[in-house]
Amino acid sequence: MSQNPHKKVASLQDLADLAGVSRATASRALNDNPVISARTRKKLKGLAEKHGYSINRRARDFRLRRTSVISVVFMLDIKSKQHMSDPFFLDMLGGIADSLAERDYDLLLAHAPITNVLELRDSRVMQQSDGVIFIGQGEQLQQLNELAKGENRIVVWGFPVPGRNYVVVGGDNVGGGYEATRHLLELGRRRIAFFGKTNNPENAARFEGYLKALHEYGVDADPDLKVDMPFEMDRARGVIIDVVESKVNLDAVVCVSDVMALASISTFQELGMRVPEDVAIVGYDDISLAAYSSPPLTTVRQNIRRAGGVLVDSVLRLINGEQVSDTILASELVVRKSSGAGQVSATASAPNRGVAAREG
Amino acid sequence: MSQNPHKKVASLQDLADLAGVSRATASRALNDNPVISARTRKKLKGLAEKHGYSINRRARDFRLRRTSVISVVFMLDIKSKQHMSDPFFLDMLGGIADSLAERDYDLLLAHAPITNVLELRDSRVMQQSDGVIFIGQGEQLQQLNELAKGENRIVVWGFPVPGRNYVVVGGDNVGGGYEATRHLLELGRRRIAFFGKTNNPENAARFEGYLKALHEYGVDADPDLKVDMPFEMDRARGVIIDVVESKVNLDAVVCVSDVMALASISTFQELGMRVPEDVAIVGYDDISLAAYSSPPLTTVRQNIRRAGGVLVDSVLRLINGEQVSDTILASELVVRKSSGAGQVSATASAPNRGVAAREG
DNA sequence: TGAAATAACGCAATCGATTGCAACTATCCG
DNA sequence: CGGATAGTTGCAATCGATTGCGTTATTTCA
Repeated sequence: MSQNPHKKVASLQDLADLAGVSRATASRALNDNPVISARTRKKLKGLAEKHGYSINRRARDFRLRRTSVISVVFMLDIKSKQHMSDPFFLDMLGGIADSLAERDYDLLLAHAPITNVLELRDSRVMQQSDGVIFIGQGEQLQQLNELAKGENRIVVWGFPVPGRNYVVVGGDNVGGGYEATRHLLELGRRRIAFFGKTNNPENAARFEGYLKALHEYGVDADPDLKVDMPFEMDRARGVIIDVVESKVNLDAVVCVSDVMALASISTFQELGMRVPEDVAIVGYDDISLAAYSSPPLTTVRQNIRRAGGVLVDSVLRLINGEQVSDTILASELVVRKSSGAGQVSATASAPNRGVAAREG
Repeated sequence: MSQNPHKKVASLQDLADLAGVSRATASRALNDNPVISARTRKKLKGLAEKHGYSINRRARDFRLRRTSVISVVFMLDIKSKQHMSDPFFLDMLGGIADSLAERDYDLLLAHAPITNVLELRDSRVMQQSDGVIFIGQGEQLQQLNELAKGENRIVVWGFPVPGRNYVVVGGDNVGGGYEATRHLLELGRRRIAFFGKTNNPENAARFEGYLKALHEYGVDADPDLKVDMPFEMDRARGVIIDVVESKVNLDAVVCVSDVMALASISTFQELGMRVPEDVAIVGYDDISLAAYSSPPLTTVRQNIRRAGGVLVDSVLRLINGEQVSDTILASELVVRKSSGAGQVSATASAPNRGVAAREG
């Protein structure tokens, strides 16, 4: 029967005919409607299984006036398109995609740079999906909030700014910034710079943690050490060079992303400074490359995949009419030392040096 | 009228009523059916515009028995899940997503490790989409080919192996491998290793280019220099260490990916070897970090975003019943020197050192 | 035993678009 | 001026599922 995978279709009607019942009964049986007798239900489920019947989701969605689609929007900075190639995004996307698949939802991806979020209102992102996940608030807090007004199906990965009309899932940015800074302070550093864009709420929160740590250790914050660093690496390089050339005295840096940290490392090295001897650097995200840079990068790890799951959970509950509150996910400092590239002190994952296959 | 964006809906029927015509006429008018008079058409389009009518794609797709969805499947190696965080994938995905959006198609993402591609046959990937794009053939050439048999809506990013039942879009792997190797030969290197998994057709093709270059320069290929390198960085590190410890004499390496190359650089450095003095390394892909590693990485660039566009174009033409042939996209060598991190000889993009914003 | 209550299922409308075919209206020609 | 022709538009079926309500079969209880 199910020889030809493209013929086996069997619409619900076919299945009903097969069972000698009506289409309505078949539908209810498969949906576990209690009004259908156990016998009939079992029979229909059996037949469905046997003949490889799978529901036509388009038809169901159509009838139910829903889409079974969740949009995912990457809020990139307009100028730095490169930004998205940060592996962070991919991990996040992967986590979301998996969770969505589990829940039988499709994923609509929007990542083209968006000049004004409000333009999304008439786009497929909003119109043809049941819910929307924004990755980052970008620099359009106002507009995003305006867009979310009245809607009740929007979840944002980022920082819970006051007065928002959407649900937020985010990392513990204050804590992360604090831990990163504290680590450097513990190492004896006192001239610690902060590289990031603090007009971004997440970065601002990390900066807050940075200040908190400094304060705790009795170190005064020097405005010169707060550097507004573009996400785009080309430009970031230029800024770093300027900082160094302007003779700002610094012996450590807290970066808001690993990509920025890695770029910083190589830039400092180019400029003749030793890392970490002359300047110690801490990143953020723990992208896979972080463990394998030279020197290996100490960084703040966010459980990105888990975050994806929470995001999905939140939107789905939201569109289901449930009450959903914000979530802050813990982050942890991953300390790496030059002597053991690839080793992660915070976890037990030892590098596998087992049988090294080699052919020739 | 279109005050409330959630009320303005106006089904086709509403629009027809507004214009005083039938639903059928409205449909035809909006679809530029020539059987409708220019006047009527203009009128309806005007009304549609004015009242913000947008078609219900679900309904249309349902009626037309299509899904307007293209699945994208990442063929990862089962063991190395990390593999996907290679920025290469994200760039590719971005290119595909953009092209798909332009053509009014949705994207269904499948990236969970797939034990056996044939299992996809009954999954949403195949059942609920009009076409499928596979990124990489993975190690399941046979099964993939079996899956593609009879289908005529599958496009694969990879290498055109003989006897395939699908359309292939790929980079010029032989050429890329050749250029990379030639570059090292030109630098005077003679003990050039190849790091990659040659049971992967793309890698095998690059290896072929590698051999071709060696041959051209009268250098004998040493089996010891062909290293079967896992994609997973933990394990790759172990293998590199083994190679070095086994005293294999080498002064350069051609890597099949930038991520592998970057990991190699830091591993070699950890082992006390200087890069590129003792061992020169060439990568593949030109991920954005390549320009900012230390030393900056010479690599083979594939136009990934363009590739995404070609992939989309190919599937859409395929499901449109057109004849589609394979595409091989040119790749280019991007040479970077230690002295000019961030500078790309092959392009004109100079690092922007302009106004370095800094706030305090 | 007969009527009421309950259980199980079927009828038919519905979601919003597309499309073959019929119907209607001008226009045109002999 | 009648009828053919071409140009426009409408009718109604259709895609595959869900669901309110009516109908039939079965059980319950006075």
